[in-house]
Amino acid sequence: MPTFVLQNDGEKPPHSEPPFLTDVNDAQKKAVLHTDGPLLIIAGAGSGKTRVLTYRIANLLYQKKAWPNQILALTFTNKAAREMQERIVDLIGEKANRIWMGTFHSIFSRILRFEAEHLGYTRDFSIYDTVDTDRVIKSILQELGFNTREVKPQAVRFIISNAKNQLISPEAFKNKFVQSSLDDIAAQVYERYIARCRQNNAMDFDDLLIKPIELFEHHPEILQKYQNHFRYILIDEYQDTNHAQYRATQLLAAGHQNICVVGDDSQSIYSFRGADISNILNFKEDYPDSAQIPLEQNYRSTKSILQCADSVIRQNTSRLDKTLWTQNDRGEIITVLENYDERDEANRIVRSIEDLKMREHLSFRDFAVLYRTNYQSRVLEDAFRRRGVPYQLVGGISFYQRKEIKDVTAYLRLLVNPHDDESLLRVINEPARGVGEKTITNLQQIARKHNKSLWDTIGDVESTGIYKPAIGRIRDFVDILERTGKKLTDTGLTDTVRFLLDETGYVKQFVEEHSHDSLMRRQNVMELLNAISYFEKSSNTPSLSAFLQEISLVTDLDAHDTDDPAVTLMTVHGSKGLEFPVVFITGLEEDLFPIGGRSGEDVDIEEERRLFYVAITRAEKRLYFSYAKNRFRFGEQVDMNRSRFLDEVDPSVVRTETGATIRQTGSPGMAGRSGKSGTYISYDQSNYDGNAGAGSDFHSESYDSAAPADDGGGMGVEYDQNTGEIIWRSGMAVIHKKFGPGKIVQCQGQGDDARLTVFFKNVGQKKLVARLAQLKVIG
DNA sequence: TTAATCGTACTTTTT
DNA sequence: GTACGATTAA
Repeated sequence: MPTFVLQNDGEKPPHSEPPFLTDVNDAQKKAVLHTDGPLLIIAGAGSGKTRVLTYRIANLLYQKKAWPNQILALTFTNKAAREMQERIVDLIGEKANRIWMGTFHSIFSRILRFEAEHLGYTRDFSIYDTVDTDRVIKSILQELGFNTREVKPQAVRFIISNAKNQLISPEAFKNKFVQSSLDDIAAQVYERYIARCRQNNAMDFDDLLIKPIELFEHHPEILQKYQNHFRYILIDEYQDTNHAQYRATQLLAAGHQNICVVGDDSQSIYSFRGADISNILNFKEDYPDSAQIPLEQNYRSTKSILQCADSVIRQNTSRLDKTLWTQNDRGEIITVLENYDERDEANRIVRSIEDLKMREHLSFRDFAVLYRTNYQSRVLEDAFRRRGVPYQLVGGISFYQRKEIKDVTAYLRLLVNPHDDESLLRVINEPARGVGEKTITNLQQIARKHNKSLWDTIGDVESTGIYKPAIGRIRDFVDILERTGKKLTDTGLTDTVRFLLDETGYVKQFVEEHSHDSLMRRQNVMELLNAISYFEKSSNTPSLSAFLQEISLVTDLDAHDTDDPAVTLMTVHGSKGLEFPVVFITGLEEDLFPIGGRSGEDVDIEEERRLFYVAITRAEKRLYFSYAKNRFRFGEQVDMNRSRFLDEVDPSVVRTETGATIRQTGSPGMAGRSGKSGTYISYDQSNYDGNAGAGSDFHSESYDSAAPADDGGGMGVEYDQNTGEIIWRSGMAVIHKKFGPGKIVQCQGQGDDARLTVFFKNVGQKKLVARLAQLKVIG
């Protein structure tokens, strides 16, 4: 049970400001010192969000508003949680380790362990990742007689996962949400899938978010316990919360109402996982008494980089109003690298890095190469290896998703949770011991008939009447596990696992086979053994079940080592929250970034644009865009068109390597056609001289004055040469008599007849006809 | 009934 | 490149 400590009501909180509050600006300070009541912090990229969050928690403790373990801080990655925790420890000492700080999944699974019995689970439940889930779904599909080549388990998983995150039950889904034949199939699978998980005493990633809601709604007394306990709740990256996360935290916060959420709608990049932007957009409605503090000063990037980022993101229509600015230098111009193909691209990048490192006395750790899809990493790795430049690949196929690791952990899961049929199926013939497909289906049928788990069924294989030669082999399997289980109670964790590996001959199969592949696999298993050994020594609860829980929720992203003097290679998604002096964004091609929709599915171009925005804003000093004209895809060379995003970028801050500007022929707001036709590179060799406002603080409102066709001096308003009508542009700052200052988000037509969508600081977004609105252009 | 070999379709992002 | 499935040999 968690320790529930009463608040220290008697003690008087200190009235002075905390001593650590020296290096913050006014907005940050306001956010830190705000303690009670709901608070929304809109934190633009690089605006010192983590600092505010850590100071805010430290202040709550300093002001004696709560004990450390009465604070709940939720993040999306373990790494973010760990970093924040470390920083708070630096501020207020070791007691910060008692804060409930972690990812939604890890914190909720912790609560679920405590309360498992209330949900009909035991505290040793297994956690299924997507690989496990796909296997379960596949087997259900096969049972239902579907061809799993035509009906892809992943597609079904996707539909089910969406339904779960929307808190739609199988019954409700069947009645209301079936719109296609695939939906119909998913509806059939959904119910069985839930039943199967329950029988296996297993929860998938979605369950970790949903089950707490079920728990709270069915057991008000338990909800109340947690409501009372968590006096302050903080949520990072609120724009990425899905409906389930929203609902769960809403329930928890309902008591004290001390909920502080931090987010940036411009960085919402997880809608494919059910993230719902409206959670952050509607925070004000959910909590009418909430305060709202925007953090708009950027401390990370140069003016050029920020200008570039803003020129991209303002092409999106739906966003909260905010204006990022910085006092940093204008910095270097952004460089576009055009390449023949992906190998050319990779080599060019590696050479640029070596070059820049020498010239600017940088370390390899100052560089990051970002890409849209994981498979792009392969060519890059090749190039880095060939030139001997150290690199660190982050993400990709997670260590814990590798086949050999999943096999070993399936054995371990089975020890802790014998009713986990999925894990049993995974290893009953691994390594091959003569228990094949036929035997397994027979066993499953028998188990179903007696309504028993597979483990219970094979406990008495002799009486099952299955294929005779298999009986002895299964007996061996059961024996090994039973002896391993005994070993676990007698000796330590590491020894037990070593014993298991010996008995099963799992490692031996790799030793005997002398391929490169098997060597790698063996090394990976040894790596796992190391991890177990380390866990056993360092954890204060060194149980097998604790270890399994921990590894099921870590990702390779968490392994990113910022001290390692190596270039970081990762996806744009993985880079969120990080910063690097030099960033390369690669593969800027149509159908890659922005990604192309697969078979009929349409892509959310605004989300892709936000993704591009996230990538740009990772850069501190220098930024490179690169694309290839040809790329090897699906086993063949394909002609690629450069990304439309390159056409949307403010041309005044970007140059090709030769110093040419990149320009677009269409109007800036009209992106959408594929790249090549609408663009050209003009080879004017004029040096980059910044724009008219260079030297003054950079504001996004001044962007359009830097547009190529402009004189650069005046108000930046353009008029049609024939009619003399004003040409409206998105991004223009205007003033309305009634609504006050605002910014044009979208425009259609010119002159008085134009229809404009304007975002006003005070009243929000409005649609106007120019003639009636009487807008005054201010920049 | 099981194991090994060969051929084929597919690559978005992650807790 | 690779991870499945189908096909074949034992």
